[in-house]
Amino acid sequence: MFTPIHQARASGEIVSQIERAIFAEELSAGDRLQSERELAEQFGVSRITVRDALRVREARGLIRVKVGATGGAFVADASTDRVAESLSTMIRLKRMTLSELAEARTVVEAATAALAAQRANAGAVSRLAQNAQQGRAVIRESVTHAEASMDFHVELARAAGNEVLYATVAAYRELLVPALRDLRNPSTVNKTQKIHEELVEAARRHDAEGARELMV
Amino acid sequence: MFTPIHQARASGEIVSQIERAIFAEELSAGDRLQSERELAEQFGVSRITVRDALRVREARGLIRVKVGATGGAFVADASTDRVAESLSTMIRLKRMTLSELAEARTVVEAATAALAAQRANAGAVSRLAQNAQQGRAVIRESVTHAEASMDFHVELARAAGNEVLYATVAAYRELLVPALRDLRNPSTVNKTQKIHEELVEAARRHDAEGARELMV
DNA sequence: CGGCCTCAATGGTCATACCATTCGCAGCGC
DNA sequence: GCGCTGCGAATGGTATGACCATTGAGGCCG
Repeated sequence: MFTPIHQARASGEIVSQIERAIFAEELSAGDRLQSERELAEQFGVSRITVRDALRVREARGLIRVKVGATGGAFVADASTDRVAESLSTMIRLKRMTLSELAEARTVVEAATAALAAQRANAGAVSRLAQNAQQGRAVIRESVTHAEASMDFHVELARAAGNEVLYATVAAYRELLVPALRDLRNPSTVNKTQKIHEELVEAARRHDAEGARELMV
Repeated sequence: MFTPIHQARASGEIVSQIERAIFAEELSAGDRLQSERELAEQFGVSRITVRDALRVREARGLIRVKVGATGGAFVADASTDRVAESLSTMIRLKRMTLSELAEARTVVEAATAALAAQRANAGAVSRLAQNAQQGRAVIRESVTHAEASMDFHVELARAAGNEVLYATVAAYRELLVPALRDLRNPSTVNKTQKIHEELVEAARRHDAEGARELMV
């Protein structure tokens, strides 16, 4: 009839409390939590229980743990890595195909490119141009060029000025990088490079529709 | 010069081995791993170490743990929940705004709707229609309707036949649900409902462009 | 002044024990 | 025969205490 009062696991309660503290900005990136032994005393539980909770947070990417005299649990800065890992795990479990991933990338990035073209300011355009330039420099090494190409796309997402889209594109990028080795196709490198340079031009002109079509 | 032979943590090695077994399909969803005590003996480590590894896998959503006589660690079926949690954590840490999230949703779902319209078969269309019907039933309760609306969009992503896009939309959905309470605006409910019903029609006609424009 | 060394703090692991939960199964009562 | 009850075993959750490996700070010595 009523909800049970106690958590099934004491460690779960600790997980919640730590999360709350981090999100409530009582703790910010880089801060160090107390040592495991101190936390155990504060919560009135054993070190094992505290360690369980810290492990969960660590797996989520909220904290990172360092050993040694000045070690301990530190609040991590936000990173897309863990999101990409989670997405990656799910995609592998669900046997999603690379073609699906590529398709998703296309639709998301087409829209992102259009936004970027609308909003890119001078600084963003110059960063994009510089990135495209780097791509031209390594155009002979297909694998390296493919990675530079990915960086270009992530930069494009940044130029769109939307963190959510940026994170999504970055997560897709993480998933595609391991597959790059199977996709080295020198004949397309030049075309890709050309499109990148045209995208820079579209951003300079704020040509949203042109950018979208270039991405597809 | 060479990579170190031993993992920093023994539990990390265990994590890798379990992950490999799952991805190699030696273990599939629903299978039960050995008990912690048996695993500890097999790996030649203590139960603590095994538990550390299991906690990490659990946090990643790869397994779920049940207590009791027939309990243990079971391989979980793939779920988008963990991905959504990861994305949610990152977005909160990075202080992304709701408007950014809404914008990202718009661009991704516009593309998704277009795909869905191209590919929806009879079954998908009927599921969509049923979903829209449910929305109509609860049209007076704005909060409930908003949630039903979200379900409609997730279903639309399923109809697009792309698991990656589906996961992305589901992740966005998880993030928006908590904010729904602040967005109850009865005047838009009717409009939303109408659009949903038109989207069903667009899917039936395989009208990709129409679906895209409806979403924006 | 600079390099080396000791040492204390901290996380990582281990062994053992006990508790709470859960399910199977035998025994009992109807 | 049927079903309920209660006991017991298996399992994860937690506690305690200990020891090891790592690491950085601070002091010592050349």
